[in-house]
Amino acid sequence: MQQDPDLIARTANELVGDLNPQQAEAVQYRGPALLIGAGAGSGKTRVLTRRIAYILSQFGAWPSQILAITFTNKAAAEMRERLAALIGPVAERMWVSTFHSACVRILRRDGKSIGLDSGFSIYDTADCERLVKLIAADLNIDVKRYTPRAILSRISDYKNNLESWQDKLREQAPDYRPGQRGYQIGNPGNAEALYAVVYAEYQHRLAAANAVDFDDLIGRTVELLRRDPAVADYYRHKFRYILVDEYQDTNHAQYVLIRELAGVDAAKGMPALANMPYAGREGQAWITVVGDSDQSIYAFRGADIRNIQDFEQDFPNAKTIMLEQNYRSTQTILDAANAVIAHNEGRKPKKLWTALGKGEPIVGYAADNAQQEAAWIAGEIARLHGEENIAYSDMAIMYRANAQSRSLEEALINAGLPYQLVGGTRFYERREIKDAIAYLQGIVNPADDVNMRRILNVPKRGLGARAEAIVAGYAETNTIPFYAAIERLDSIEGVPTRTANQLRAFRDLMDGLRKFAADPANRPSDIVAEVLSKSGLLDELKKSEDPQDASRVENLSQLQSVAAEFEQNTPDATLAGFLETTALVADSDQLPGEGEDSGKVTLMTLHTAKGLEYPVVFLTGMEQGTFPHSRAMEDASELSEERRLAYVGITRAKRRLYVTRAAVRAQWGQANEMMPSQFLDEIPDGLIDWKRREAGVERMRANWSNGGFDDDEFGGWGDDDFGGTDIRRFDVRFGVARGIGIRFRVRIVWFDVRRLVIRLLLRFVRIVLRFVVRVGRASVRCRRRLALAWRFRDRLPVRFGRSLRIRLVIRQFVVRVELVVAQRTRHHAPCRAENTGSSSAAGTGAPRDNGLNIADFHVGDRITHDMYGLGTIVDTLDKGAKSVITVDFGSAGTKRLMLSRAPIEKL
DNA sequence: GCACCTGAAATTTTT
DNA sequence: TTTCAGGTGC
Repeated sequence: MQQDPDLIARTANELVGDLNPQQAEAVQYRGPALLIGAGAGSGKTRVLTRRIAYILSQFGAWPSQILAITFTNKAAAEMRERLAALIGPVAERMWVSTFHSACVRILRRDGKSIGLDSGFSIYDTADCERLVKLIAADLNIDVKRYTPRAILSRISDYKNNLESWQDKLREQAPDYRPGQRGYQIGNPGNAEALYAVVYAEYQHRLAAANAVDFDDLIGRTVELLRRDPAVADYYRHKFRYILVDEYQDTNHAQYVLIRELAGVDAAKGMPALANMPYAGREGQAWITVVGDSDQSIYAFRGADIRNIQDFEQDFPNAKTIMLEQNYRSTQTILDAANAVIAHNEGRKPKKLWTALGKGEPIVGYAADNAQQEAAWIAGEIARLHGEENIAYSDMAIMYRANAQSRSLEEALINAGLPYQLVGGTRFYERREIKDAIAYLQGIVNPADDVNMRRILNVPKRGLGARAEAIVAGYAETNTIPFYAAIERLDSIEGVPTRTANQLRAFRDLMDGLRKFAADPANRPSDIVAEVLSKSGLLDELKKSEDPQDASRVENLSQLQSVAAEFEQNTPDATLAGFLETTALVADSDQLPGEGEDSGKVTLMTLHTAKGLEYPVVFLTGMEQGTFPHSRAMEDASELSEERRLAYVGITRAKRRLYVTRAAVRAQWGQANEMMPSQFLDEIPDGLIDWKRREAGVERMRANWSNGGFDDDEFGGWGDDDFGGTDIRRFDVRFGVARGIGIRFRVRIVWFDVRRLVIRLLLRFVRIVLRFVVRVGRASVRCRRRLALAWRFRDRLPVRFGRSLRIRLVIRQFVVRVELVVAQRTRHHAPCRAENTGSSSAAGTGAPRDNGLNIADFHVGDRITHDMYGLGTIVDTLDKGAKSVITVDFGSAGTKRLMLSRAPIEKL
């Protein structure tokens, strides 16, 4: 046994005593290759951590001999945490990480032998797209026909399958030399050749910039292991036990990586390994993979389900253990999941079971539209919280695509429920953050052309496309990096004086920053602060009048906090290390860890939800075209993947599952009728308790059909449709007017009208325009006009969010006016007084308590009032439900308002 | 070089 | 409905 003070040795009984027979067998199994087929909720993380502990304390392995791989940082962190609880602080010294960060670590250490300097940059999707665009421009590629995205996805496919650019070039375009200038693609119709050329050029430029993309992290590590026997030996010697979580989501490159690391093929000639009590120090490392082929939902990203299906053939002497007892959900939920997944063909039959009993039925709800669906869910959440005392953090709302989150968010805000949205636009993808990071990358890696070119004119310093082209041309002629060309500015000919001065200033700026960063006394957060102030990024945003920029400033300061936090958690924090963590974050990493109670309802996509569980789960948007997604409905294999996604979604629920759908869903402004999802039909009818089986529209439709009417006679269901009339479409736009703090952009999007009165309406439009534009200027008189406009809210479909829509109905004509209001920071779910649960009812006329809380209002706050417009609070009076605020509305006078009744909105 | 205007495209899912 | 990229005029 090892004598490691940081390791708590566990007895076999401690590790398997409380497990079921299959779990115990999996933990204790001795052999070179083990596949644990772990159904949803079967305790797989538990088995994995126990097995690691078992390997350490019973096989006598060193912690450093273990490599445990997961897909997300969060999963890795959680495993490390659980391990620490089980075996002590030694867990911190083990390699428990994602594929990507493990590879970064290997490449940083040993990448030199394949030409990667250890300070390499990691390009995210946006960076890669920029690079492809640059290449496309140089090669005269028609980006309408070949979008950078499509090219990138092809390149990604090549990489996931470990097809090298050299091979592709040899096959498709043997006359091309990467880096060659003035090359014209012979036949632009030859897509394969084009992809090959761009792929080669892309890799060439990545190499020149000392950069890699996400796929390269895996692919180049494989390359390293194959090309450098010394390196391969080192890692094969080091890692004697390799464990991989979510194995069904591995792609070919990851599969090969595991094989190479374990030395499976290198060990083939060696003496037989079977019946060894532990992995030993030579030969193939022992591999444990855990996965569930029914939860494979990343095929679109190259994951190859065959990796798990063929495991037994791929690895000699492989053993499979299936875990089918579920500890998470009720039998009803499992029955639904089993029934749905059974519709997939060609899978190994598997039936999850539980000892937890039948539980509550699944609840179904068919809404008229997305807003109503969301409102009903919000009402239900309020009810569950109020009546059944279920914590908000125990409830999650899931959907197929991020775009669906908006209506749900709005409903939760309206109902005053706290929520947290996971995913969507990520922090590190925000423009201002990317700009700041680009500076940091430029400091660490001056050869990084993509990031250098990004910041050349950010913030604006008079270095436009022209200047960039001059520098880029010089760099290309001399085959030096972009920034190196700037450093040699004086030898570039034909640079206008002004441009030269600006370039010099930029060079001095970057040099200064690099010197600052090089000083060991300056920590990453100091460097971030220095970059933000010296570059002018912060100043530009602070000066800006655009209210969105205010939140950008906040984001930048948050970046600094993140850096500071990084320093706290990392012993030798370097700037490069910080950049690495920012490059490899995932959506799910924002989720609170185990045991932390956020106190909020969680909203996320089904993909993000994988691996999580909640007592109450709402599966929303159960419609054909939404889920399964329209792009996946035709192809049988893609439909199977959608079904697996449904399986994942259903099995997230522990106690209660809700399935909801909307009969009409608007996608980019167009309302569409949606059929119920086929997955709903695949759930046995008896399991679902429908609170509302048919949407209102559908019921009406059914009635009319029964009465012998044809649907068409009633025209469409769009609310702006004048069935049968001659409809003309106009698009009148008006420019931007800057108000005080708020920017209005006004445009008449379209209006429908009978041909005869077009001219009349055009005149009307002009009036409307004048009216609204004045509002934009926010002169005193116009505040009242704005107030007038706001009064339409009650009668008309108006929505709050980034934009405010107002529809004016004048006699039988419809004119839609759109006011785009750039808001200040968006407040998520303000804390309001306790919710009665009645807020789900759709707008009924009677005035009722608006749920505003006096605690949220302070003297000096800005509000808007439906009647009086914008105003400033001059006094507040706390009298509980009868609180009164006094507001100065400028020329409209100063008013005292009953808070609970006033039609006001805080800004 | 920049600000503004206009048409067109976008929504699957992500390390 | 929103965002983006390319074109145009100052």
